[in-house]
Amino acid sequence: MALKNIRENSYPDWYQNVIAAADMAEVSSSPGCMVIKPWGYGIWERIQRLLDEKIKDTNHENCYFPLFIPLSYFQKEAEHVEGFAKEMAIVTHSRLSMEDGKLVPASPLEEPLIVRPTSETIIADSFSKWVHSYRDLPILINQWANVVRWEMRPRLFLRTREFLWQEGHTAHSTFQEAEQEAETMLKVYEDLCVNDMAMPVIKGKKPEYDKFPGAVTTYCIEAMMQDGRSLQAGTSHFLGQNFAKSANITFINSNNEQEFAYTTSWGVSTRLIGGLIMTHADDEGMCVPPKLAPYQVVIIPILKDKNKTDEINAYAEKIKNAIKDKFFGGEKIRVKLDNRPKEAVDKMWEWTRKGAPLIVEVGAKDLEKNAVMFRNRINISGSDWKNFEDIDAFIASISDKLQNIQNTMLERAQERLTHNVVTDIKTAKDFEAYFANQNAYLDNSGKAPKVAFVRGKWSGDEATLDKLKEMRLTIRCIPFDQSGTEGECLLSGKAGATLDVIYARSY
RNA sequence: CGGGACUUAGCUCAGCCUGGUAGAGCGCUUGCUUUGGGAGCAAGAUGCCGUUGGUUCGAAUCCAAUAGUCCCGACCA
Repeated sequence: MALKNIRENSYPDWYQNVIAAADMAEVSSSPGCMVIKPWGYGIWERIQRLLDEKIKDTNHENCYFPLFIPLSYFQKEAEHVEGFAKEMAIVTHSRLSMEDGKLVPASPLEEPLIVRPTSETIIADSFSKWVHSYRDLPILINQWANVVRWEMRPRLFLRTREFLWQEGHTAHSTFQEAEQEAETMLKVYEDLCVNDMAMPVIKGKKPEYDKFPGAVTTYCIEAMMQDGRSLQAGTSHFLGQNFAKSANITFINSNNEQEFAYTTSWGVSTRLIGGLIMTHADDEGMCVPPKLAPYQVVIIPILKDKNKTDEINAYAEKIKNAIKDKFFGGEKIRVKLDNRPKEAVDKMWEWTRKGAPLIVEVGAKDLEKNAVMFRNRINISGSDWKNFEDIDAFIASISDKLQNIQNTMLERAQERLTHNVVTDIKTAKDFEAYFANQNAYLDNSGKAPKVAFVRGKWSGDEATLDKLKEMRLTIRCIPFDQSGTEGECLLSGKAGATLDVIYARSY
């Protein structure tokens, strides 16, 4: 039996259903915010750990800056103010007082404080104090934090008023080095998405009109969701000297000249979990790639025969301990023995909905034969859901099994991406006809009716943006691998367009 | 922030039109029978009917305001 809401009926309902069924998060009573529950937060902790390692491997260090940013800091960078002005939470008072039995804000602040929507301005302020000489550069830092953007249409994980993320901020002595940094971090994100999340992405840069407010170049990775829409999974900005100028980050270069530093910033957020769901989940619930699963193996004792309860529990415990000392991806395998006093079959489906990669059932029969029965989450809908194996062989191969699941999940997602990037649309007319269809969920073969990505020509003329809006489309990115050919602009129909871009509906 | 739908038990919802103090299924608890693909029977517990204010002898029901959720837009690293 599948979830109540399946993909082909209503993709948005299915998405919410997966989150509830997997017990990952829920809408909070605090408007627009979410409560991230243990299974969802566990996945975030895995993302944090794996990404943190990569961030440190590329010589960055973690630190922490204040949640509150003085209003005036935002005013320093004109584009930045404009970009964020409409979605700020502002602290204006410092206490409450009781008036007529009601609590009301009292003691207005001299200067309002912004709850950070992003920290460029306050970090730039610190950088200006830290940097004096070219010998102080580069500064390579990162922080794991929460940020607030006053979103009007929240969706769990994809867009909430408060979300968790990491934001890297760096300052460099040269244009080239900073630009290189922004590109390097985009590759780090790609590595995380592809190798850990099993979520392939398209790398590119945002068109001018869609850059981060205050950036010179915004790089991004875009992932294809199962309904053919695109999700921006991460961004990396080359900020040039814009923030350095507004915050006065200057240094004396090796020629004894004063110069503004070049800065970057880059981030990924809990939105990645939304991407993970829409990449891997199916009509039975969530599927978590082994690298990210809080528990990679869940053992469920089948206590059918009351006389053998102790024996079976001991056997399950033994298996757990044997697995616990095995390694996958350079880490100890995370195994959970689920001995809650519940029906085994209920536990089995609960872990199926949560998407634990391997579910192992051990009962009297297994005890007798010194074997296990295990299920592979991603093959649940097939006929071969039930696998028996000798216990020693199972334990010996468990790391390979997890690796196979990880690989298969990536292959499936990669296949979907490959099948659904349309590259043969050459005219504005065909383009319009293609997107006249509604979005539907894409089955893995790419055979279901769908509207996904079109990779085609764009003139770069911003006059075409009205057309884009009218078609409810977005230009996701200008991919790095440009063909260099010339063709008809798919929006304006005019010849001579040279840019290859990804057109898609987006989240 | 605009348009629409919705808000009643832990969950999904009925009841509202036509006002008379609360219902179902699932879940939960207990017992028995079951148990390796979402169990069966029996008994039981669970409600300020989103909030506030009207109308009324009486409001889940009618009216108004307000808040929240979801969808579609606008906006959105």
